[in-house]
Amino acid sequence: MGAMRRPTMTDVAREVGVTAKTVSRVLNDGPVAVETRERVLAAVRKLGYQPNLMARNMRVGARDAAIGLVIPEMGNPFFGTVAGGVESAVRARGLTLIVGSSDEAAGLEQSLIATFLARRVSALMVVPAASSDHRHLRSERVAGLPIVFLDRPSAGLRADCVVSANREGSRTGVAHLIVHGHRRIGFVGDVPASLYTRRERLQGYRDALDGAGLPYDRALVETGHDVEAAARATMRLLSLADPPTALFAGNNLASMGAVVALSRAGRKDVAVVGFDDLPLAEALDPPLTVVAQDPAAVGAAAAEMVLRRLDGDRSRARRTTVPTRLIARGSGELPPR
Amino acid sequence: MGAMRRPTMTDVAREVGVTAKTVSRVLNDGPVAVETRERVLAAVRKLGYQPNLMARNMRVGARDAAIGLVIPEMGNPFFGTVAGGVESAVRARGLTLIVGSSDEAAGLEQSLIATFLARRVSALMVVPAASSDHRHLRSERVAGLPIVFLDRPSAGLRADCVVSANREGSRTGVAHLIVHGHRRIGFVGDVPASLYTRRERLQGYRDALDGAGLPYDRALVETGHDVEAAARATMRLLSLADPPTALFAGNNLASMGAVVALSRAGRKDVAVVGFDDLPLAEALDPPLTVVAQDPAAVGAAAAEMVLRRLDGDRSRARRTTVPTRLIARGSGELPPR
DNA sequence: TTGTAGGCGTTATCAT
DNA sequence: ATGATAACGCCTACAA
Repeated sequence: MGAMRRPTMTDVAREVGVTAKTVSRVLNDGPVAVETRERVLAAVRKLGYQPNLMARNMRVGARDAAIGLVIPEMGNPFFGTVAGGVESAVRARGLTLIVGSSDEAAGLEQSLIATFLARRVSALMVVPAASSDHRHLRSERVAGLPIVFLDRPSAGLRADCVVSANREGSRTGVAHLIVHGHRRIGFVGDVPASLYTRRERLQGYRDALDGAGLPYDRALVETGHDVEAAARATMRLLSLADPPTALFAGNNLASMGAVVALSRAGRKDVAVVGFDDLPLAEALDPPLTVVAQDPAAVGAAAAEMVLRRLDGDRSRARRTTVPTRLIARGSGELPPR
Repeated sequence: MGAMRRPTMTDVAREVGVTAKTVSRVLNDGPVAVETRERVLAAVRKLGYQPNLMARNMRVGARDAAIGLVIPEMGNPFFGTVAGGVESAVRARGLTLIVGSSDEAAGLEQSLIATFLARRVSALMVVPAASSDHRHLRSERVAGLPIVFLDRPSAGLRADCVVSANREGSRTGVAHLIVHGHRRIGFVGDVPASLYTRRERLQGYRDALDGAGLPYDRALVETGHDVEAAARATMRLLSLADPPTALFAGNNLASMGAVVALSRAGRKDVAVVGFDDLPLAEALDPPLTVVAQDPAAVGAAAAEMVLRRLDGDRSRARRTTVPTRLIARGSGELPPR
């Protein structure tokens, strides 16, 4: 008898002596006689019938009851938390989440998007890779597919997006250092320099300097794409002839790099403010002052935007900014040496 | 003119003057005349045709070219990295990844699994929630659906699983503390106590004590389900009449809790070894000694197991153990006070 | 090399 | 309240 076929709606119908459509009606709360409904449900249980969502989604012109999400990296808790925020919001609507990670590579991102489109997902959510371009999505937008960008805006496409208050948050964090007396403040930022979040946060850094009448010194701006690189960048800053007395780290990896470098160098006299909170921030010595983002809120806001679009909201593309919050813990309040 | 319909294979065929089947052959590298192929491809480009994967997956008896993955929490970098390991391995085979998070709740896990089954995923990968039961998956296993459990084994179902060397790793970490002179070692573990990883790691702790002829003192075993709870658990241990001189933390959250508590209490004289590495471990004071897991390897190994099963491997269920590695950084080498 | 017929499992439409 | 028929977009099997 071999592997037996999984029961279909027709099998259930035959068991009861009705038509597939009647079974369908039972399962979709259509108009069915009470007695018929019960017999159908009994047969469903007896046969262990499970509706086939693939087939259901195949109905005339219908889309897959799934949302495609592209993030740069799943292991990064920032993006993981964003994805978690998306998933719970989306599941509440009976949609499932399909994810892929682009590894920050535009080509991979595009092929993931192509796969999702081929699956006819109901909506697309993308954290764009650094150098990606989204003009190829124009026809999809025109056709009405909801597309929302997270954390970073799209390139070459007018579409909804949800971002953190990068520039404002960064300005606040640097101003905090200035208030505590610092006049030479190093910036350890993302790579590449063209990355949206890096540009915005650097701009916030400059805003703060401008606001205090301090000069912008290019020598104080360094770059590192991972923890080790950020640590090296930090060491370069500290070994300048006229070194900074404080550091502003432009993301979570840069913060870790700065903290690691200072720890290795045994320096506890350099003030630090990091962009994005870290789980162990409080346990550091001194505890790390940060400009905290709210990744779950970014994910949730983006998901809500998608759901509104799915509900028919055709208003023009909107940018949502999720506020940041300065959390003073000690490292940002150190006075200049 | 309204939203125009997306072009189908038939539209392309009509454009060229052939049959849909011929277009299908072109797209699947079937036998087609060179000249016909070129005309078809031209029409594909012209119309912007994209194959419909939903329909393709609907073929007789076919399954969705997707893998369903259930993890307890997306924001936890451990599980995020596991998922990343799965995703890259799986994508290399043209499969996409569908994820859901169970929030460590058996009910939610089961409903996610039901959704994935309804979608007819090609395989199921599950990090089981603490109190879940998988007997309901027996029929799927019998029917040949590849099912692999990660990080924790299944309950009530004989199936493949990939776990870390919890007991052995834990034994090694505690033995390390003993070698450095400690005789009273506290254990800060997961909750609930029935959780597989917690049980295994506690057993490793006891193995190490036994191996050194040290007594097992229940008063030294505490529990915390998140960072704050673990911090409180740590404080309880430190305020015992005969307090431990060293702590073994049973997971990453417990490690953070222990570190946070010691930092708040200003205690730098308590030795600590944590299970699972932390990004900032090196920047702590003292730097944190850990038993590192390899979450990406866990994910990759599980994915490879799934792929073998998809390739027809029908051998009996196998358990794969991914080794851990002790990384001595300082906190685990402190002598007893 | 290319075409025809049929079906996957479901739901919409129109009858009865 | 229920049934018959067709259709969604693709692929397999067989035929020409």
